[in-house]
Amino acid sequence: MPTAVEIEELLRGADLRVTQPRIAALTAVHQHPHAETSTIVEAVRTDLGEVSVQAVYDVLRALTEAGLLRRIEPAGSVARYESRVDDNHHHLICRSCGAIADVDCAAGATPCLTASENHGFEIDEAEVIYWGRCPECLAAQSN
Amino acid sequence: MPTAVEIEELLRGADLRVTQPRIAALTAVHQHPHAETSTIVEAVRTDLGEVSVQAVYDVLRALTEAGLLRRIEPAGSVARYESRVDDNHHHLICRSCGAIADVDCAAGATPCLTASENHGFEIDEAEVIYWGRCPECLAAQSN
DNA sequence: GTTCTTAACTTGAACGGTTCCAGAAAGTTG
DNA sequence: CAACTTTCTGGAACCGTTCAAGTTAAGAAC
Repeated sequence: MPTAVEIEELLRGADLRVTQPRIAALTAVHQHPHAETSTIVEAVRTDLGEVSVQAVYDVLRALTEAGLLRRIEPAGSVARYESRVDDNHHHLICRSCGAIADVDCAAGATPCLTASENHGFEIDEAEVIYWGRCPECLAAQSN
Repeated sequence: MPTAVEIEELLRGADLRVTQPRIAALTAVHQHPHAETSTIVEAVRTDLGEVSVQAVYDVLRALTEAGLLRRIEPAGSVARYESRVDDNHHHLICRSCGAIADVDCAAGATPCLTASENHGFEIDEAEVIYWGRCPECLAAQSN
């Protein structure tokens, strides 16, 4: 978990102005992996008081475009954000409760970019989502 | 491409009533792989005249739940439907124009279900999306 | 420090895909 | 053919997200 100073350095390093909403939003995502926008809005408001929803959307977009956050959008879910970027990990998602867990890429560090046939496409990312049931939902189901 | 009779057999085989909107919608998806809902609505209306949007949504949901269609929902896109089911193929999506191509699973017939660590999840599907640029967009870019 | 410029934030409204609801219509069973 | 469901229609609502115009504040230059 980065300190406040490190969060600021991340922002400056990405040529982004250091503002309270950005610090708060970036910190919130580090604290809540795979958080959806509304969760981040709440966290930011807990920190700073009133902040507009649009400001948070703007901040999240700016941070995502700068590469400080990664936006994921699993089918049937709203957008979620995570702070692990550029490490090529994948996700494990529970069909019942939507819980998300990280999994390192099975293929290693620079993985999965090899499709069996590429149809002339230039591939830059392979996104893998493992769908299933989380331990909690499995336990609840068997009761 | 299945004939009209085969489409009807598909419906009956799934214990679904055979209705005009269902036949038209299922045929439309076979003809337009990865079509979004609005495209299917247009195709159905071309066939049958006026059909409500909600009817098409209902039909698509029924067909999807029956396993006759598969719904895909790539990030940043609306829902799309395809008629290839249960053959475990994946998708290649163009970041600029949204074009989608099918790719067979690199790992074979029953593939990819092995995450490096499963966190106690019971995994039933691995969805892979290869992101990149299609040949057309690559060509347009280099001009 | 003050001023200036530009990016960021606020407020309010709109948008688009999707779903919900109640009632009418049509397919299926006996 | 009659009864019973399921499906389809029409209309409205919902929700996450985006757009637009104006105000505020961060960072750079003087």
